[in-house]
Parts: sequence; structure tokens; C-alpha cells
Amino acid sequence: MAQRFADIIVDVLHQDLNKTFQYIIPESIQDDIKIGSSVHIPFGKGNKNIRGFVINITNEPQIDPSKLKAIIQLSQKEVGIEEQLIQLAIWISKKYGSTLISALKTVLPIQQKVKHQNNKYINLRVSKEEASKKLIEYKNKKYVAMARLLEHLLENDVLEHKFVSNQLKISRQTIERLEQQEIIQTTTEKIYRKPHKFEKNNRLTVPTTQQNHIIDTVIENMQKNMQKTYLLHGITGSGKTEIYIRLIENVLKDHKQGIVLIPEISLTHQTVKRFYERFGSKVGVIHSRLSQGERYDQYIQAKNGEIQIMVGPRSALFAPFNNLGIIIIDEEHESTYKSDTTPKYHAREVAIKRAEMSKASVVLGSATPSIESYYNAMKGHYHLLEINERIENRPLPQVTIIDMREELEQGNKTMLSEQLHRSIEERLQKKEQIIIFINRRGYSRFVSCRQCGFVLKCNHCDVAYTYHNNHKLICHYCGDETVSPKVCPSCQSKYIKQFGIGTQQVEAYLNKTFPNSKILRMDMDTTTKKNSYEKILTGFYNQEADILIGTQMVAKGHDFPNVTLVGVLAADLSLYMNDFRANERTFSLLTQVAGRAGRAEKAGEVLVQTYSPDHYSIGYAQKQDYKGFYNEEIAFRELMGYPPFSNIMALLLVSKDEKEVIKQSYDLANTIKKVVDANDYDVIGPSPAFISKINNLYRQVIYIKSKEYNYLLRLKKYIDTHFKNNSQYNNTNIQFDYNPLFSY
DNA sequence: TAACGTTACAAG
DNA sequence: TTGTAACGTTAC
Repeated sequence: MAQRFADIIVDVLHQDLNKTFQYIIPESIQDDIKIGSSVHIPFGKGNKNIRGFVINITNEPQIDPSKLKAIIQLSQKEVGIEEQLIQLAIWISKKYGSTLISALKTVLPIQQKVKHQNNKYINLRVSKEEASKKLIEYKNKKYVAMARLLEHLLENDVLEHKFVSNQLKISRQTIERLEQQEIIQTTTEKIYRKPHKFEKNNRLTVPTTQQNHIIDTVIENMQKNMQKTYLLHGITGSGKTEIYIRLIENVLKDHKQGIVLIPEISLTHQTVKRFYERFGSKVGVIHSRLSQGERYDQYIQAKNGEIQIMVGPRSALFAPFNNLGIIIIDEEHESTYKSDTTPKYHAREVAIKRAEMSKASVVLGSATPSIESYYNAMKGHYHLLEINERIENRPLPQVTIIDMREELEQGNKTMLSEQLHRSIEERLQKKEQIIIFINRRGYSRFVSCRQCGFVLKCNHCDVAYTYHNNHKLICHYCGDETVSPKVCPSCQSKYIKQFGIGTQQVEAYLNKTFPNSKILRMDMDTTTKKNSYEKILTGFYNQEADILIGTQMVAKGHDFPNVTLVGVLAADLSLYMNDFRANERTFSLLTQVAGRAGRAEKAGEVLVQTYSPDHYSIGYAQKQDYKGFYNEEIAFRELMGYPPFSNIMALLLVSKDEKEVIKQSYDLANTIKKVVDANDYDVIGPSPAFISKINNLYRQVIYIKSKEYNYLLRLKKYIDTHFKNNSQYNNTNIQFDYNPLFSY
């Protein structure tokens, strides 16, 4: 057999070693070694025996073969967790068509700059008398560094390593030498940064019969060693978190670990709090506002077994648990579960894969499951679990649709309908709380001229500027900032002003209309600071304000017992996006917001203002009828051949040159059409992307639909090589996205 | 000149 | 992260 070589990533968490090293594969292990294997290799000048992971096997040496060392052996030990994570990375890179390295980087924390925050201490290993003797000896020999260290050690029993190296200027080698002579010893103590500050709390809630039934079903299956993927469809307020907690308790009993995925940590503060209260220090949290060091510490603690439950957004999926028992995905329909950087993986799919590898169960929970997941449940791929009653049998809130066209006809030009106005007044009198939700997904306020219709757009992007306070105009795609002009740059008229409805506007209007009420606003502007989400939410929870105004952020699973009225403004805005998922998003958003009302004893009321009261998304949301919506939507998807009935690959071409990229996109689309069988593939486009210019880069998009996911992967390989071999594409960047959640 | 002390560098 | 080569320093 020909000589074979392995590319290996070494098991040393340091950024300079975040690359592969090539080793010779000895014949004795040729048959057993595979990508993902854990091996022992000699590394560095001292040929230190360390662990590494095989990420590729080739026949060609990259450097002079005489400089290559050979692998010592395959690791004998049981499958290490890194090996499993590497296998997962390999799967991700194949499934989402990314490079192995970028997949590895998302899975392993190798690239981190921060080292362990170790506290190292130095103390004497010999008696003080002996040390004094040595000190005299060193002084005579003029060993200044050693003498200096001993002097300090005689005064203080223990010295911090940091102090010794920084203040006393004693090098690592000097300390090591004294250590070898057994005069001193060093001890390390790991210190972990704890990012959380919740108290454990042993309050128990008693599950309802429906909850109990579900808990028992899953646990029974786990005991029978039947690992499944469950879809937990429970209406808002039905107590899904309690089920998660019970299941995890059970998993911990078997000395297994659990992962809980949540859409975004700051938006689901309450959920995280519940887990802390029940499990205390066994819970680890990963989120975007953690420092690199804090994140690293969580990783190490999970590996050591100090943390047994990891809560966080999609990255928590890669917690290094050896004996994973369950993965829970809360609000599984959320689009944040899809990564927006390569590899563009979907956390739900990766979770199911990881669970399969470690024989764990998966629970997908939502009040409004994604169409894909519910379809999978209908087809029997997932085990469907349903709860259709709320805790303590609280009634679902009464949802009323208000036709804003009629309001307009009757001469009401304000943003509040008659009925919503009245209801707010009522609640204020009763000292109950109100949430005003503004559906602005994908829309914001812009400035335009009433005279000529001119819209102020960013100079670098094909996007209207967003109007902010103090007459500032900001482009949300490139960050460009200018001042809003007093006259129209196109026709010089002074009738230029901002349009669209914004949280600030609503706040101002409510302040004017209800001068005696206290109002909190939650949006991008008020939540930039650390903990600001928390402050606003706890403030509202503690009834420091009467009204909370917000966008998507207020729709998530918060629990405000005193909220009895939810007002929804512009319910239909999200319907008119050029995207086949717009209906689904509108339905689930409205259902979730409506669920915020009446979470305690008091009954809730929801008023939805819309200009399209007849749309089925709004109609089914009013009835809180998920199944009705699903049936209508799935029929539409099947008719149009959209997912889950097909798979879509989005192909984005990006270039500085507008003409060139348009021409290239046509060339590429034609080439693809020529090589593929029209029965298997459906090529749509090319067309300019929804936002056709960002940061002076022009964007063209081609969509390719196919029933078979693998066909798309195969086609990507072809396009990749075609792209590389044609010099006309040299200045153009190409990006792939499988089953994108938003259209480009 | 032998031992210590420091620095820079590279790891297959 | 860790080992080492190379060079600089110091006492005898």
C-alpha cells in the first residue's frame, strides 16, 4: 500500500496551533485510522506525546516527507468527547457544504485567545533554614534571580506566580530550575468566571395531568432505551418549561447531561432563571454577551463535569458532554436557530444528529411549531406531544381583530383605534398592565417627500435610511450616518418627513394621550447596554410602569402576571414581504404576542389592529388555531413546491461591479440549466437580491430547488469547480445557503 | 569558560 | 503551550 499521511489538529487550545500538522500513518494502523480518529503524536522539539485529531487523510505529503514524524498510536481510551464533536463537524461540513476548518471552528473552542484563568502560586518545598542556606549560597554565586525569589519566599510563605514574573522579573526557566532542584513548588488553582447570579430555590410546582402524561411518555421511552425526537406542541401558557425541567431532572439521575437551546438569551431571561432556580450551579450558560474567557470557562467546566446542563443559543449545542441524555430546543420555530455565518447550519438538524451520535433524546417545543417540524411529526418522523390546556385551566385570551380601514373611514386618523384607546383607559384605571406590540419585522421608519415621493437612500446600499431621534439618518446595513435634510434634495419642497411607525413615535403619542401613565419602551435604542433588557423587563414585572411598548422583543416567552391587555399595531406589516415564509412568521408572531395576556388569574384581552383582517394568518392567530393554519399553509407549500416538499439552495453572487455581476449571474444560471436534468432541479432567477446593494457591493441571487437535498450538494461541488476554473469570476464572491429562512 | 539569564521562535 | 537554540551576562 502506498504511503499515507494524516492531517492532524493538535489538542492544545492555543490560537497559534489552530492549524493542521501532517504525520505519517504507520502501516500497523492504516486499516483502522479514519477521519475523526483520536491519535497520539510526538509534537514539538521535545517530541512531547500529545493527543491530536485526524481531520484528513491523503497520499501526498505537503512538505518534505523526511521532516514528517509518524503517529505513535490510535488512542485506546473510550471515544473522547472531542472525537464525537469532530465527527459532528465533519457531518456539518458535508451537510452545509462548508470547509472542514470552518466547521471545526464552530464546534471546538480552539481559536480562543484567552488561556485558562489559572491562579498559580509558588511556595517553598524545603525548610526555612535550608532555604536560608541556599540563599547565602546563591548570593555568593551571584545567582541574582534565584536569590531574589528565595528572599521573598522567606518573607511570605506563598507568592503569586503573576507577582513573581511581573514584579520580581523572574523568568519561567528560572522558576523551573528551582522546581527541578526541589527547593520550591508551584501549585495551580483554577478560577472560573461565573457569569450568573441567580439563587437556587426549591420551590416546586405540581405538573398538570397533561404535563405529567407527557413527562411519563418521554421518560418511559428513555428507560426502554428508545431515543426519539419529540415535537412538543403546547399552546402559550401551557407550562412547557416545567416539562423541560422534569425531563432534565430525570436525565441527571442517570448521570447524563442535558442541553437546552433557547433563541436568544437576553430575550428569554425568565427561562434561564427558572433553570438556575431549580438546578443551581449545575447550570452553565453560553451567550453572546459573555467574554471569551467566560465562555472558555464554561466549556472547561462542562468537560470536567462541574456543569451538567448547558443553556444557551445554538452554540450551546457543542457543549462537551460525554454522556449526553437530552437536547431541548425551546421555541423551535425561531429563525435564530439558523446560523448566518458559514457553515450556515440549522441548530435543529445538528441537534438531531448529535443526539443520534450520543443516543440522546431531542425535545422540540413550541406553541407555533415550524411548518417543517409539524410536517415531520405528521409523517411520523417526530413523536408528536400536545398540550391543549393552560396551567390551572386559565382561559385563552380573547382576541379581537380591528379593521383599521373602517377606522379611517370613520375619520380616526390616529394610530390607536377607538376600541384600543378605550381598553387602555380601562386597564389604567384598574391598575392592570398593558403591552403595546408593534410589528415592524423588516420595516422601519424612513424619510420621504410628500411632494415628489423621493425617498432618502443610503449612498452605499440599496436601502432607505432609518430615521432615528434627533433627525439622524442611519443605514442599518453599513452604519452610514447623516442628518435628515430640511428640504427635499430632489424637488426642494419642504414637505419632507418621516414615515412608518416607530416605537418612539408610539411612546410620544401614548404619553400625550395618557399623561398620567408610566411607559417603558423596549427596542434597539433602549437595549444596547449590558443588562438593559433585564432592567426593563424586571421593572415592568415589578409593576414600575403601566405600559410596555416594544417590537419582536416583547413577544417572547415572558410571564407578566398583571398584564391583561395586549395591543398589536400594524399586524399585517410582516405579511407583505417577498418571502414564502411571511405567512408563517406573521401567524406565529401574533399567536406568541397574544399569549402574553392573561398569564395569571386575571383574564386577558388582545386587540389586533390590521388593514388586512381577512388574511388567514391573522384569522387563525385570532382563534389561536395552529392546526387550521397548518392545514392551509401546508397545502399552499405543496402547491408551490416549497419546503418541506422541496429543498432550496440559494446562490448569492457579490461583486463591486454591477454590470459584471449581473452578466455573471446569467452566465452561471445558464450553465447550470445546461448541465442539470430539469426533472430533478428547478433553477429560478437570476435576479437582484432583495437588497441589491450593500456597502457598494452588488448582489445577484439564483435559487435552485430540488426534491433531493443531496442533488443540491452535488450541484454545489460542480459550481465550485466551475467557478474556480473560469477567470471571469475572479473578482466575484459566491455564497451558498441551504434552505434559507429569509429570501435574499 | 561554565553556569546562569533572557529572548525569539517554531512546532509536521 | 512548550522546548530549544542562540546569545548575553557574570563570577571565578
